[in-house]
Amino acid sequence: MNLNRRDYDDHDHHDDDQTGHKVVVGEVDFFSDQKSANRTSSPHHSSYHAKEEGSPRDHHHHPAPAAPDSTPDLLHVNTGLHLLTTNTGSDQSTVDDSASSDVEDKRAKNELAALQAELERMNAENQRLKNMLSQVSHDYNNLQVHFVSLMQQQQLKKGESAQSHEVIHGKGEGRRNIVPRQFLDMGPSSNNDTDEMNSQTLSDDERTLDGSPQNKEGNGSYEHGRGGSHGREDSPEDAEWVPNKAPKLNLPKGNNSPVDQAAAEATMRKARVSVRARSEAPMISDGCQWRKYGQKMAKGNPCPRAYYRCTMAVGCPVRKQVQRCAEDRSILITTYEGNHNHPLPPAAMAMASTTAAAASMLLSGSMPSGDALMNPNFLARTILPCSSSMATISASAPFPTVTLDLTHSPNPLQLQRAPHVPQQTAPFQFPFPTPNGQVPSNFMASLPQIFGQVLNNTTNSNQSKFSGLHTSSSSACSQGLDAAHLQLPNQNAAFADTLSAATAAITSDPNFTAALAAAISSIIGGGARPGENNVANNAPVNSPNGGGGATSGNKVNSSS
DNA sequence: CGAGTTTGACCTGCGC
DNA sequence: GCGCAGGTCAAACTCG
Repeated sequence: MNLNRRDYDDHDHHDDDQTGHKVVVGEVDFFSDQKSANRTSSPHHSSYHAKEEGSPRDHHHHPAPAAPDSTPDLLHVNTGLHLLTTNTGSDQSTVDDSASSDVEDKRAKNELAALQAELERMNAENQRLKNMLSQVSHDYNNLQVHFVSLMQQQQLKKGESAQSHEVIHGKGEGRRNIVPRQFLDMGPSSNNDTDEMNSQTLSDDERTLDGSPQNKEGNGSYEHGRGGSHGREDSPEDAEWVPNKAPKLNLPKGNNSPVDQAAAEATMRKARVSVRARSEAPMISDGCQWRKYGQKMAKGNPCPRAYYRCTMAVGCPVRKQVQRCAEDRSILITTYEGNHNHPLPPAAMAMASTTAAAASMLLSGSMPSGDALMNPNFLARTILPCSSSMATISASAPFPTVTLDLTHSPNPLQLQRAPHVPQQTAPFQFPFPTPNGQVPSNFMASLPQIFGQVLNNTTNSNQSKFSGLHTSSSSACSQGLDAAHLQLPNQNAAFADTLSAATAAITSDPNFTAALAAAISSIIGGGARPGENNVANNAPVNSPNGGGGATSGNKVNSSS
């Protein structure tokens, strides 16, 4: 008997030790599985015991079958335990018939009961977290929609009264209104494109809401007139993607909203979300399908830059650039532009949402003046709320860019290697262990939430910052979701404050980080594990891998 | 054979 | 005006 117990304990310890970092992960998966799959899997059990020691035993005695039963609720759990004890008893009978076993049994029962209770509590807590997170994300999405509509209304109002004003602040006005919509819109395009796009008759609202125009790419007119900026502008697609023109913010016509808006739109289209992450893989999985359409050597970086466009729908304006960091080639820099004009799979939706949210942040950060975005000096460098090191906004670049730096050292739960922390320590880091050291497609999925939180909190700077996130078991989630507070645009100060608060909250509470990671992970769909998103990335980028050599540098090599 | 990639050429914007 | 750099195109090529 004693031997048995000892074995258990030892075993438990081993489990704990061995699983160490993965504990949380296991926990996450475990619960997510519970929710979605009715807890059909048991393997994750052991992980749950970073804190709980009961399960291991459970696990030990009832490998697979018992696990499912034990998780659902108290009753089930107890049942499992009973079974366990019963089994133990049977074991005893086979090993030892002494009466002392009764005492042992009782003790074991009590112990198990206690552990079970704890397990239940954890379950409940986890469930609450999950619910809260799902609610938050849901509310966030609603907010996005609401925000869009508000912006539209606002624009309509301003459009009427601010014409003259726009002569002076034209760029800003139009931009301000459009931007958000532009990026927040992620719904499927209606394909109404029609060349009216070109004409301002098509309001920005329509344009954005309808989705980006279906370009005639299908007809091979990617570029109606190659080279001609006209062609590009005219083409629907170009309405979404106006490459070289973006920097030109000075619209010739002070004339009107339409034009200004168009310009603004184009400008905002240029807003980018850049993700820096360590990855040996040629390209991170983001749930979308991409087709490589070009590669170039960029100055100052021996690694070629690959250009991809989204191929999930004809005419989708979304593009991305993939390049390895010159300083550290283990870092993959993926830059996204534009928003999808088609439905997206959950995984892809995550990235799209992130882009939208990030873009929104860009907008909000630039707000005091509509021209802020245009003025590199003004918005030279704004720190985002998420984390001083995780995300930054930079307008000094040709295009306003939000950079998410996921390359920081791992938190305690994370197994990534070599920290290499570019600038500072990261208070909030990618919390999930990555299978192959690859960048977590599921992290992509979590980004929207993160941004969402940031945005939400930004709108409620006066309230307990980050309380929504921090008070996991409270109903705090509802705070900050009031549509009435949707004045995203503004307060850099608020952003900064929120940043500090968030940082503090997260850094000061490792458990929270773990919990958040778990919750996010579960939300992500418990499944976004490797391969799930891969549907998307058929096209590995060979070159960006660092082999600067093998590739072409058009300009570089060509002497044309 | 079709889809995707490679890569030289081309276009545009910008700085000098 | 010229050269540079970023971005894109599309013919040629590769692969399943």
